[in-house]
Amino acid sequence: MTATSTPTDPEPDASTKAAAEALPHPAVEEIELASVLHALSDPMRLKIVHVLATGGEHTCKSIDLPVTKSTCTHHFRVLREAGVMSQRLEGTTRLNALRRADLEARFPGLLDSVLRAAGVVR
Amino acid sequence: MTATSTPTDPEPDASTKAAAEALPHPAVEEIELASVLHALSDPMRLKIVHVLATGGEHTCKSIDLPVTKSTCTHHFRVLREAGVMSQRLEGTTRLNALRRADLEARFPGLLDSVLRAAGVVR
DNA sequence: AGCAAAGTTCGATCACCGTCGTACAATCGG
DNA sequence: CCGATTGTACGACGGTGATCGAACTTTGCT
Repeated sequence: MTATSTPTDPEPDASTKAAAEALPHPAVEEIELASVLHALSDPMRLKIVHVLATGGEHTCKSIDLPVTKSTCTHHFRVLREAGVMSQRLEGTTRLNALRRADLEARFPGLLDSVLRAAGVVR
Repeated sequence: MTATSTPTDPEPDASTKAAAEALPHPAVEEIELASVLHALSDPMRLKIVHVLATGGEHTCKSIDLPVTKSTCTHHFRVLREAGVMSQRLEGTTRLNALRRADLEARFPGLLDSVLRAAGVVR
C-alpha cells in the first residue's frame, strides 16, 4: 500500500470520466477462432449478432432480449472480448457495432457463412 | 405393452450386436447452428476436426490427443450429436469421418471457413 | 438540485462442460 | 476358451457460464 497518490490528487481528467477509460477490444491479430466460435454458440448472442448484422449501431435496449440488463451486459462483453463487436461510449448509452471488416480480415468468410446460416443473408 | 416379442425370441440379428444398434446421428435438416458452433468452440474438438478434414476415416487412437479414452469418447459424441461427424462401427473400433457434404448442404461455406481459419486449408 | 434513464458491478445460484479413473462390453486372434 | 484391444458407461470433481436481483455510477433533463 504505497501512498503514490497524495490526498490532494484531483484526478485531472480531460473531459469526462467515461470518455477517459476506453473499453478493452482485442486487436485484429489477437482474435482467436475458438473464442469467436464460443461467442457465437449461444442463441442469445446469435440473435444479438443477427440484429447487429443489419448494420448501424445498436444500444442494449434497441435489441429486444428476454433477459435482464445484467445478462445483457454479460453477453455484450463476451462478444466484445471475443472481437466480434465493438462498443463505443455515447452519453449514458453504449453503441454496439459488428466488427465485420476485422472479422473478415482475420477469418475470411467465417462471419458471412455464420450470418447466412443464421438466416440473415437470404 | 403388447407382447410382440415372445420370451422365446432369440433376437434374430443379422450379424452382430454392435451392427444392430446404430449410433444416433442428426439428420441434415436437424443440424442446429448453435450446436455446431459450440461443438467447434473447443480447442480439442477443433483439433479433431482438423485431423478429420485431411480426409478418410480415423479412429480414436489414430488421433493423438493428450486426454484419456473417456474424454475422447466425450468429444467424439459431442461432435457426432452436433452433426459435425459420423461414426461407423467396424469391429471393436469406430471409424469417424467429417460430414462435409451434409454440413455444406445445411450451412454453405461454414465448415470451409472454419477449417481455413483453423489453418487446414492454406 | 433532484430525479429518471442506461449500464455496470457484485454476489449468488444453478446448470453444464471437460477431465479423469474405474468398471464394463464387444470383437478379434491365438 | 482366453486374453488383448477398443471403446463405452458411470460417477466424481473442479471450472466455467448463463441468469438474476440489488446497489451503484454516469449522464441528461427539468
